[in-house]
Amino acid sequence: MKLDSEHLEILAAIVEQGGLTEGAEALGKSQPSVSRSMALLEARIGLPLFEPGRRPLRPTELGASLARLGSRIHRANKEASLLVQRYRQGLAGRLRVGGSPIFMDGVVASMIAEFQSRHADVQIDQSYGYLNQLEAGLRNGGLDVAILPLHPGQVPPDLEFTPLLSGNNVITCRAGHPLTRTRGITLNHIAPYAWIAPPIDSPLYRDLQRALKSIGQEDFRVNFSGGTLASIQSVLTGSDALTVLPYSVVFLSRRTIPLEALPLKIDHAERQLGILRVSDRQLPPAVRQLTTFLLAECQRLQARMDHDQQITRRRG
Amino acid sequence: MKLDSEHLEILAAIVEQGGLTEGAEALGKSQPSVSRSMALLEARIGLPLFEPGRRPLRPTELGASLARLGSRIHRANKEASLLVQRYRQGLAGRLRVGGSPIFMDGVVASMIAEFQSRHADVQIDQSYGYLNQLEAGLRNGGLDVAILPLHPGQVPPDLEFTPLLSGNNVITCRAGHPLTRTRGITLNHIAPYAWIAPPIDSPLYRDLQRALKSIGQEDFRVNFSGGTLASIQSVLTGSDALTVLPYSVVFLSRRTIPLEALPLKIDHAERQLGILRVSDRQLPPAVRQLTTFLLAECQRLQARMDHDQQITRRRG
DNA sequence: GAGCTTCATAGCATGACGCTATATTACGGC
DNA sequence: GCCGTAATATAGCGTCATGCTATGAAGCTC
Repeated sequence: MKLDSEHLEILAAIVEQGGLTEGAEALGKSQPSVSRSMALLEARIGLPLFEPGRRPLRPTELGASLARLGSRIHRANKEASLLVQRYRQGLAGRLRVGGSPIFMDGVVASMIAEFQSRHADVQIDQSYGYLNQLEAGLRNGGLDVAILPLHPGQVPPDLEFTPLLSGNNVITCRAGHPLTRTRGITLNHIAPYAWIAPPIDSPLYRDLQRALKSIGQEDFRVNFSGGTLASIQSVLTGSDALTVLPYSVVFLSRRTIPLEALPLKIDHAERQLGILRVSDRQLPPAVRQLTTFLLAECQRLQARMDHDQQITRRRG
Repeated sequence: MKLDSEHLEILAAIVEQGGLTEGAEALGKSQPSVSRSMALLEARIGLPLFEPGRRPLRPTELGASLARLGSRIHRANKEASLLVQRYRQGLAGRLRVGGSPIFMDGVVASMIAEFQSRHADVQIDQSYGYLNQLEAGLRNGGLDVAILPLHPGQVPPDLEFTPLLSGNNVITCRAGHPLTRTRGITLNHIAPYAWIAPPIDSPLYRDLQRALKSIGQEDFRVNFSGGTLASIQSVLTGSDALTVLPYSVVFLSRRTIPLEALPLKIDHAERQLGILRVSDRQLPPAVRQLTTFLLAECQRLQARMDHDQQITRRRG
């Protein structure tokens, strides 16, 4: 025979409060209501839960034992309510973010760190991938959101894209690179240097091709490729090699790594770094929290980058 | 906002069974019923518990977390049902038995030991007292049952008395006592010996007085008094002192302690050892179990005593 | 895409639970 | 031992959750 958990919780309240009336009050119910609940419970188990003829109602041995279990149930139930509440506020839950490697490493990861310091109970599973993989992940539920640079026209109809940052690329080299002291850089100045390339299947690699083609350099020498941002940064700072990176990545990397963006205009796809998600699916609150947070952070970052570029332009 | 524990348990069942239909089956409910319960729960918390558009229903992160809590609730609830069941069968609970010291020590304790070996989860609180105390204990709920020798006419109207054993007393001495070799014992034979007396306020003390008076010995010498059965037994076996004890106590003591009952008829109150309890109060099942058990044990004991006395009589 | 499985919805009956008002019963003080 | 007070139980009524069967809708599998 199954007992009603609610009844056990009520019993626990009565025993803990030392009386039916107080118990009812603690539960926010009327006294007759809990009285009847206890009568029902007693009738079902067929045994007395309270000593008969005692006015501040006192539990029997069985009543006390059941009250302990009721208390356990109450705690679990309360924990459930709390979990829902925290989940609703985006303070709890698991969150699966996928994104293109360079952006994730160079821009998003530090923001996620900041986010997590505020939302300690949100567990974040980060993964890497390009458009196709990320789309698949979003559709099959393996990802909550994807973060990647995308052309507005590229967005599939069942997905929704929220831009975060402009996605313009720049030619990057180490600080103190000979080219940083060169005024009016041309193709001729660049030609001698070797290139660091991202993985061949990455959009960034195609960006690199396109950028170099746009400045007339069809054919280029690659002496390092395939690494993640950390490797690219290391090779970049340890050599005179050049590469193409999103400006935002360079901008943020400069806080800790001596990099420079060359003031050479290159063609770049009209892409924007942004958040891609399934449009009709209701996102977990933690995800909404994160997207809101990233949006705000990126707006600040964009403002700082714009400000910085104005100064650079004025100086340059 | 409070969640329905029942809903959480249902959720747990669904998640554990890997589907709504299986969950419903495991719970012994119809599929539509649990479906609606989950719809209600989802509506209340305002967040999805299951991945949308998945046919073997799969929980979301939140759903899975709540299911874990539901499982905890389920375990506690099941434990409660089990407790009730065992309690109802008299296999669990606490049981407070009070009784007159000599009987409790000499007869009841060993039976209780036997009872407890069969009902391991029954906790027994034993206490000692005479009629007045025991009555009070029964009435104020401090005792479940009392075990004592009582005259049928002495039973108060609100209490109920179930006889267990005849309460006749005998004069007792150590085995090998000079009197045991004496035929046709008279007052003169007994006169020289000192007496061991129970506590002065005990009915047994009055029995002793009465018994001795009935054989003409108004005035007797007490050289030990106030001890419990264990002490009385020790003094008895270590000296030639005499005492008056219920025959049942002597009978059972003989299994381990060398005592003899003198074949001297003495007057004794028409009392019977029995169980006293409040007549209108429903007793915990464990108590009923114990009383039934004691009844059976005492019947067997009575039969053995009767048998033994026939033999003794034939021999004597 | 056919067929099967799985889940959701509809409709109805029953029972539990909420409340207020009121009766009953134990406790404490004199 | 009685009385006032406090604590609990009962009565009566409306609402909502839950049980069921029958049936519709949507995924999954091959």
